[in-house]
Amino acid sequence: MKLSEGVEWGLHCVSVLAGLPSGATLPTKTLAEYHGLSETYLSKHLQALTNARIIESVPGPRGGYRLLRLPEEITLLEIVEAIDGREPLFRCTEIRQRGPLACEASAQAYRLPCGIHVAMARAEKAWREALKTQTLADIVNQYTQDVDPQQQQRRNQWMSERLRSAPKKS
Amino acid sequence: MKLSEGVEWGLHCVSVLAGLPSGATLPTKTLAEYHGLSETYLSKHLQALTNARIIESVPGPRGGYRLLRLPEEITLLEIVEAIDGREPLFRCTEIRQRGPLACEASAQAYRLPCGIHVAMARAEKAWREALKTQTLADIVNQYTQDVDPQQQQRRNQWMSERLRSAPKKS
DNA sequence: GGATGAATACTCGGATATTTATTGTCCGAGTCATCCTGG
DNA sequence: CCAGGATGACTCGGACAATAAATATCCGAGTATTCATCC
Repeated sequence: MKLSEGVEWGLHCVSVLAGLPSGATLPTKTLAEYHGLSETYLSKHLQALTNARIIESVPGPRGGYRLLRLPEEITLLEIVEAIDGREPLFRCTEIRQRGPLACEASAQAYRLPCGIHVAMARAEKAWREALKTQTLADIVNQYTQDVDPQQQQRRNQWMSERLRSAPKKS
Repeated sequence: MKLSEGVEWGLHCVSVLAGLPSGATLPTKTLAEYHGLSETYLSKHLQALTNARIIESVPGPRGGYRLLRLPEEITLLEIVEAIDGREPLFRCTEIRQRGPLACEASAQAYRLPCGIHVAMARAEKAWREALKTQTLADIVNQYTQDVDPQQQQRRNQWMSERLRSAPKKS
């Protein structure tokens, strides 16, 4: 099992968008070029982020994507779920109710949830909580601290040459 | 993304094996029949559990599978990893090093790990830790507490009619 | 010169192929139990 | 009646297809810009 690669793409893209001036947008083409990704496939994931109301799209020439909320208000869990889906990792199919003995069992024998299901859900909750407590702002701050300042400046320069200022708020 | 269904199958099967008398075995056929599963496909997963040294196989007639260790010494993480693989959920492909700016960047610009990779790994560790702190014995105990005693007895009866006593320890 | 209108280029959005991973199946190798034969 | 050996049936083990999901791509809908034309 593995997470979709789109999750990685999405996380990097929203991190870039978080670093832009307020209201500014970047088109798919620029985001794809910067990361060396397929433009058309990245578009699919940016759509998913748009549907999840994490980013918003500005159509037409000079259009693009920008964050819909502040980085502090966007958790990593939201981004992961937007791209990879909201369904649980472990899906209990109730195989305890499928054997030959299950047919004879009283109805109330299965009123309590499956213990295995509970145990797996517990671990999954820990994962989601860990993702929920980390926001996009944390990622950006870490980037600012860790990455070579010269490299940061190069990125800002490159981005500023390609970003589009927003005409107005939606 | 979803975990393999085989994880659910494996968890239920080892739970059943944990309830057997010491040394007794059950063949794939019985385990599959009890849960209403495909015998051949379940066999594949039991193989994986064998390779992970969680259960062991006894070949030949009157053969089958049995736990290789005590339930207290088998964590859920081991079972999950045995079937679903030990690779991480999130795989950082270092796309930060793939853009046009990355080529010009100094080598030491990427000495520190990718912040997104770190954040995702943190969540994943929480998931693994939660699985690691729960053992097979916990599952069995919960089952003993929750499930209708009459149903438990029916299961024990059904199993005792099909289990094979172990000739000797390996 | 300014305003209006149509044409245009660029953007996102969803529907459509291709590749990979998961799911499911089959047949062969090995082993213990059973049965038959001989002492 | 007991021991030995060959036979046979049952088990696991890994190699081989079918299905589902993820990956990658293409073309159409919509919009702000731009340019030409008219007033």
